[in-house]
Amino acid sequence: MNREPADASERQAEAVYAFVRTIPPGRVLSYGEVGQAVGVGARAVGWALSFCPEGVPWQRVVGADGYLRIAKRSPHLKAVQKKLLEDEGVMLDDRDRVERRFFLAEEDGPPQTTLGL
DNA sequence: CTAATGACGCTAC
DNA sequence: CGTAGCGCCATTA
Repeated sequence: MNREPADASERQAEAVYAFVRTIPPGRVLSYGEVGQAVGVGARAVGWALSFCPEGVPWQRVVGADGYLRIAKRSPHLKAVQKKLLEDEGVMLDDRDRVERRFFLAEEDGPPQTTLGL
């Protein structure tokens, strides 16, 4: 499970964590976006997040299409991620995928319920 | 070094 | 919308 990365890659993993920590609540990013930001492949991002430490909002990282790619490997974590996202105000459709407007890269911000839900 | 796998991404069918 | 193929970075056999 928890693969311990080589010293060199560990440094990259930290870069991923640092970037993920900058993701504001109610917003999400795709593995590809994060990878492009830190300069690593999308797969490397998922790999790094596979052993991410506490304090890292890994739930804010979803597939480029909005799907929770983790669901395939860990349905349990998928439920956790969905729960955490919804708790931050991110809404998912019936297919358990985050809507495009919740992506940080999208100019159009979140619906801003403002209703306090 | 090559092959296979993984919280990926995109294109093609 | 679904699956399949190739490319991608990093790890492991």
